[in-house]
This record gives sequence, C-alpha cells and structure tokens, in this order.
Amino acid sequence: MPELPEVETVRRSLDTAIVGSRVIRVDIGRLRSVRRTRPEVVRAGLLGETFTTTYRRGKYLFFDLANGNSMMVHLRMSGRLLLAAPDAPREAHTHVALLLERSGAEPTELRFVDPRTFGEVVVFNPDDDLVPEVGRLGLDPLVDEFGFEAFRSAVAGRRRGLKAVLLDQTVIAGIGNIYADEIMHRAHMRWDRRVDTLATAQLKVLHRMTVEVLREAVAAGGSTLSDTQYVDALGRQGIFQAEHRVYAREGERCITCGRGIIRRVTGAGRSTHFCPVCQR
DNA sequence: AAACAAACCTGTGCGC
DNA sequence: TGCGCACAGGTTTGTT
Repeated sequence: MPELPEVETVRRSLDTAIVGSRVIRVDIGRLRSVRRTRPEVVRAGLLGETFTTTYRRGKYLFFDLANGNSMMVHLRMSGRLLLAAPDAPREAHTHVALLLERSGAEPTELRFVDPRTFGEVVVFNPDDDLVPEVGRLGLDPLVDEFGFEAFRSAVAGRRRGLKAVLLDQTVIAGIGNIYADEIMHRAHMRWDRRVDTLATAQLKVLHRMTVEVLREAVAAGGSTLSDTQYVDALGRQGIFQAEHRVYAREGERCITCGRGIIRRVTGAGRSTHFCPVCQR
C-alpha cells in the first residue's frame, strides 16, 4: 500500500501528537508484528519513555525516544498507523497499541493495524544492527540532497530496465509500484527502457518527474485507491489518485496524448501500467 | 549482475 | 448465494 508520499503523510499526521508524549501502556496482540525481537524488548524499550522526534527514510518511519532508543515502523502492504481515543473500539487487526500521555492533552492511543501482517514494529538501540536494510537505502528524494548530479550518479550506467531501477530501494528510496508507473509516464519512457541507454537530457526529465510526482503526491496526502485502505493517522484519505494517469487505468484512453489506450502488463510479480503511444 | 519466482498473510472482487 | 481464482501499495530469499 504505502509508498513514500503515504508514509510521509502518515508521519506528518502523527508528529504533533507523538512528540513529547510518554508511553504508559504497550499492548502487543500479534507477535508476528514485532518479530524482529522478543516482545519484552519492545515493551521494555517503550514503557515510560518519551518520543522526541519522528523522521522518515524511504518507506521506513522512525520515532526516536528520549532514552536513545528508536522505534521503526514499516507498513509494507497493508499496515496503518492510527491515532484514536483510548476508549474507542480498536480496528480489526490492531496488533500493537501504545497508550500515550502528554501534559496539556488528552491521552491518545497509537495503533498499528495490519491485516496482512507483512509490516513490522521494531524497537532498537542504534548501537545494535537491528535494521540493517536502512543502511543500504539509496537517496531519499525528499530528505536527501537530490539534485541532478546526485540522481545521475545513483542511476548511472545500470544495465537494467527503468522500472526495476526505480523500484530498487538501494538506488532511490521510497518509490513503489504506483509512483514508478506515474513517473515513467510523465517522463514518456517505457518500463523496460534500459537505464544505461538514457541520454543526459532524458535523465534530466526523469529526475524532474521523480521529484515532481513525489512532491505533488505528498501535497495531496498520498493516494487512496478504490479499496480505501490507505488513510493517514487521523483517518483522512489522500487525493492524489485523481491525478493518476496510468495506474489502475487499464483500458482507458491516455489523458496525456489522447490517442493511446492504457495497457497493463505483468512481470516479476508486479503489474505495470503504461501508454503505448506516449511512452517510448 | 540481473531477471524471475516464491514466500510471507489476509481481504476483496470477479466470473461462473 | 457460494466457490474458486486472481490480485493487491513491499521486501527478502533463492534460483536460473
């Protein structure tokens, strides 16, 4: 479900309520959601501690604690983080719930909800190497310095198809299936175009569209698809789906060129949407 | 190095 | 109405 724009929207919708809040209760209902450590590590690491900052790298969310530990949350396909009144009924598939106390505010509960249970919550000390994959992440287009030269050196010379490179989190962190398709469409490039055949002018277009799509999507609060699964921590849906030009538009006429019919092809277990006329 | 399939799970929507 | 199948925003692991 969530890609960079959705994860960033979740982070922003949580930040004010989280920072300065102290964890006074930790409920773990599904061990799988905290599988990277034993559950006692999660409980002991959080209980009584205060959140100091939130930040994001790619699709990884971090919540730092005053004791030096951090909590990492990855939503994977179906995860959600929700803020709710502690006495409000919990959503189905609520696997972790943190009761938060904060001076001058009503207590709130932070809930990790995840039907497919691919997502996870990790509480770790930065000295331990519990989230090694974060060290392998490539540039974050909105957090890191992401000028053209940085982009070029990240993707330069890859003898792979464009979509595979865009989805590779060790090259650029945060792009998933929806935004990869939308970026390629705006750049007028096919998914299977070998990146090492792109000229500098084309790389510049690709770079510009990557930033443009992600920025616009964040400004729109992300994309909520027809299943309405994605919402931010306050339950608000995104509206960027209205701007999708290819994703989930198979069979429709291309909005950009007015001539092509959007196609959908499957490869490596993912579907790719594109316009056969304006993407070459 | 790169491409692909399978694995991890649950829910939903579709055709019959 | 019910059943079986395809498919879903991600990532890792193992195989060609």
